[in-house]
Formats: sequence, C-alpha cells, structure tokens
Amino acid sequence: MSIYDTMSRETRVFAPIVPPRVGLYVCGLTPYAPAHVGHGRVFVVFDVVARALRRWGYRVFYVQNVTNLDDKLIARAAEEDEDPLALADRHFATFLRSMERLGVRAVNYYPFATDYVPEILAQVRTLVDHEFAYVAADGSVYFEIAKFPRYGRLSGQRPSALQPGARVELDPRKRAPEDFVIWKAATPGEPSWESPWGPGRPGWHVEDTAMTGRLLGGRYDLHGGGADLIFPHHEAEIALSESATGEAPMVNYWMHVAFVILQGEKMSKSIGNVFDLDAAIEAAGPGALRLFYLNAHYRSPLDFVPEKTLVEAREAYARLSLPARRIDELLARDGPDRPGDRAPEELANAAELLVEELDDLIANDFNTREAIARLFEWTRRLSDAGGFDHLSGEALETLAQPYRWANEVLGLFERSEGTRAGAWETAIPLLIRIRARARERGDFAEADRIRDELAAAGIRLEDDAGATRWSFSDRK
RNA sequence: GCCGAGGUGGCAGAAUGGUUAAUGCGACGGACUGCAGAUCCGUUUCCUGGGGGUUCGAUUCCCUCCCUCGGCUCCA
Repeated sequence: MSIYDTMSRETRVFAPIVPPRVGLYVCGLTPYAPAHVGHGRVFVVFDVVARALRRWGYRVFYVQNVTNLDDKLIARAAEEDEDPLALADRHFATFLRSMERLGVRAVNYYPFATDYVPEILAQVRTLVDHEFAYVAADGSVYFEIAKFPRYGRLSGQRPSALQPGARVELDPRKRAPEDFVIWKAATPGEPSWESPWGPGRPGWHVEDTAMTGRLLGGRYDLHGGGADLIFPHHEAEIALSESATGEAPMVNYWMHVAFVILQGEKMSKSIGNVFDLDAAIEAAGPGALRLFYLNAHYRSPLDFVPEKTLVEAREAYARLSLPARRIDELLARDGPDRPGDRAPEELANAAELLVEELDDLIANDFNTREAIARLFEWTRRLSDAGGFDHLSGEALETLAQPYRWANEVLGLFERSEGTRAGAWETAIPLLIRIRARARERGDFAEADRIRDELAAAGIRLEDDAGATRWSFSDRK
C-alpha cells in the first residue's frame, strides 16, 4: 500500500519501522468548545486509516492527544467562570460521545497533556541543557529555531521568508520572532506546575513530542492531523523531538487532511463559521455523515452546504445501503442458515472481485471516493438482479460481502437504523395489518388515517408490492 | 511578499497519456401505486480556469498567467 507523505510530497510505499507494528499519532482537538463538522472529517479519515491498516494485518497503536490546557481553554474557562481542566473534561466527554455515535473507535489511547507534565519537563530540560532552548527572564522557556537548520522542511517555509508578526504580536522575550515557547511562566490564577525555571505550564508543541516520545518513541511511522497544523505545529514537533532525542526522522509518513469549506472559507472556530458536529450527526445520521466525509479524497477540500449537503448525504446513504438492509432483514428474521437458492455464480464471483478491487483502491492512498463509487455500482447491480427473497443465507452473505467490507473499513453501516425498535416491532405490524384490511375493503379514509397518525408519531409507512414497510421518519 | 493546496456538468465530487470523463444528489420521463412515498428503468448528447508547449493523441506531463482557499507561531 502507499501513502502520500506531506514531507516528501509524493506517494510512497508504506513500510513500517518494525512491522507488523504501526505507530500512529493524530493531533486531536483542544476541547474548549463543541466539535464541528470540520473536526469530524479528520477523525473519521484517520479512523478509516487505522481500520484499513488493521485489515491488512498491521498492529496499529493509534494515539490521539487531547490538549486539555492552553490559552484558549483558559480564556474560555474564565468567561464561563469554570476551572479550565473541568471545562476541557466536559467538552472532551461530549466529543467522545460524538465519536462513538460516528463509529470512530480505532483510537487506542487518548492521552491528556496535563498527565504528561513530568515528560514535558524532562524534554524541556534536555533541550535547555543542550542549548536548543533558552530561559527568558520571566522563567518562560523558548526553543531557538536557529539551532535547528532543518526547520521549515515539512511546510516548505524558510524561516527567513516568514513575515514575523503577520498574525500574532511580537514577543520581546524571544531572541528571534520565530522561536516558540515550550514552557510558559505562570500567570496568577491559572493552573501551573513547579519547574526548575519557576512555576509554569507547558507550551503547545512540546505536549505532543513529550507524549509521543513516551508512547511511540523518538521515531514512529505515521503522524496525522488537519492541514492547518503543518505550520507551525508539526514543524515545531519535528524540531523539538529530533533535537531532544537525537533521532531522525521523527516520523516516516505525514498525513494531512484538507479542510471542510463553509461559505467559501475553512470551517473554523475562530472565524465562527462552524456547523456543530452533533447537529450534523442528528440531521443526517452517522452513516450518512461518514459517507459525506469519505465521498471526497481526504486531501481535497470538501464543501459543506448547510441544508443541502446533509440532505444529499442522507438520500445517497439510504440508496446505497438499501440492499444491505434488505439482506440483513432476511438474515435477522430467518438466521444465517435460511434455505433458498444459491447466488448466481456470476454475481458471487463479482462480489469477490469487488472486494479485492476495494482493497486496492484503499491501498492507493485511501481512495475512499472511488471505493464508494464501486459500492454504488454494486447496489445498482443487486437491484437489477431482482429481490433476495429466494436466496439462501449463504447466498445472501456472499452478496453482502462488499457491504461487509464497507462496514469493516469505512464504518458505513455500523449503526443500523431500528436499534430503538423494541416494542414497536410488534405494535406497528399489527397496525399495518389493520390498515391492510381497511384497504382491502376499500376504506381508504381509514387506511390514510392510520398512516397519517403514525406519521405524526414519527413512523413512516410505505406500501410496496404486497407488503408495507415501516421506518422511523424523524431523520427526515 | 513567501510557502502550500485547489479550479472538472445545475450541485457535490473521482479518475486516466487514448473508445460515450466515474459515482452520487438534483431535474425530467416512464414502470409500480387507490393516493402518496420508497423502489426500479431511462434521459440529463453542448463539464476538465485562460494561453502556450511536449505528444499521433493532454483533463492528465511541462511552462506561464488568472482566480479561490489555507498557512506565515491560535486552529482539525
């Protein structure tokens, strides 16, 4: 398989340092506000990356950090008169629930920055001792870019070409504007830890390198995140880790996910043009939202049009998953051993070939979009082939293979509808039978009344040839 | 200014040095239906930012210009 690497700007064959182990580190979020649709994209993409690697036999250790203390978090906590760490915990708990609903469960470990203060202090000390970093008068510690000549290689930036102060004010404590803080001297009222340079708290970039050093070592395989982290964050990580450990390269493959675009601009908390992630899950359903994300290549910007994108995703998802749902209905009703015909040989072979093709597409830098196109073609082909009622359990399972694949790798069908069915499962069919009798005797007023009243309760009835299906309609 | 990513039909978005440029949504027509919906079938023949170049052939490779977005020490 091959992966596009931001550092070398080319697609390279993936070769882990110590196969079959794969160390994967993804920059998580700073939980100072609810997650938005842009965040969701990154985490769904890397969920698929990890699922795919595991499918191919790699043992992936996937670490996704939580920056649970930084300036924004402190500022927001002050506004809301809440402890910053408690605020972070609260938003992180919400985030985890969103991830669970989205079927994002490939992450092995979510380390919190504040749990790694000893590692952070150790790294800062090493950097100071080896004069990669210096201590300012107030006790803050800065990494000195001039000591790391490779700085800028990931982003293609040359430090001399940057515009200091373009967006952030100059800091007189720094020797050079591009130096960055790795230990911040304490401000009264903020959380702080003791250090050899006085009380303070970690700078942003060093949190990650201290954690990766501890959890993944000085060199590991894959590092991912949003494209906005390339500079300066990931550049800084490289400088810190490679200076502190003496090992290089810190990472063999850098993966960056492009933005979700809303109204022509990157969806971003600081711009304020965000669409809440939970609201999107609610509106589209988790499978449809995943479909939306994976329906574009992860390195391409993806347009989000409110009132349009989610509706489209929902419609497309419903169509894509229809044969899978019908097959599962039959298997659930009759069990895997249900009697019936064998699958037509041609179709059975096609299913096998399709799964191979899907694997190949994903192996080529995670071409989820092309894979989804093939899945739609499969759905159409099964529709052409007619119903499933006459097929055996084994035959159904054969035809379902591409959908099983889509579930395993893309996580598209994990959350099947109807999990809340419960008592409805008996009550609604009863009403359907009553309505059918009304229709038989031509009493359509009564039949429509039942359908309307159920519709008002969020139950949708649809008459098919000889049968009536029902579903929850509250996603409409 | 520098660095990076992009520009494909009504919309969202793939792909490839080569027959009709995928797939989905939407739209239109049809089948089915008491009606509606869902589903299925068909249609949507004029979509690759502009200009050069390489080539038998370019949307793809090269050059250049234009435009959009992002980064330049907050960020997924």
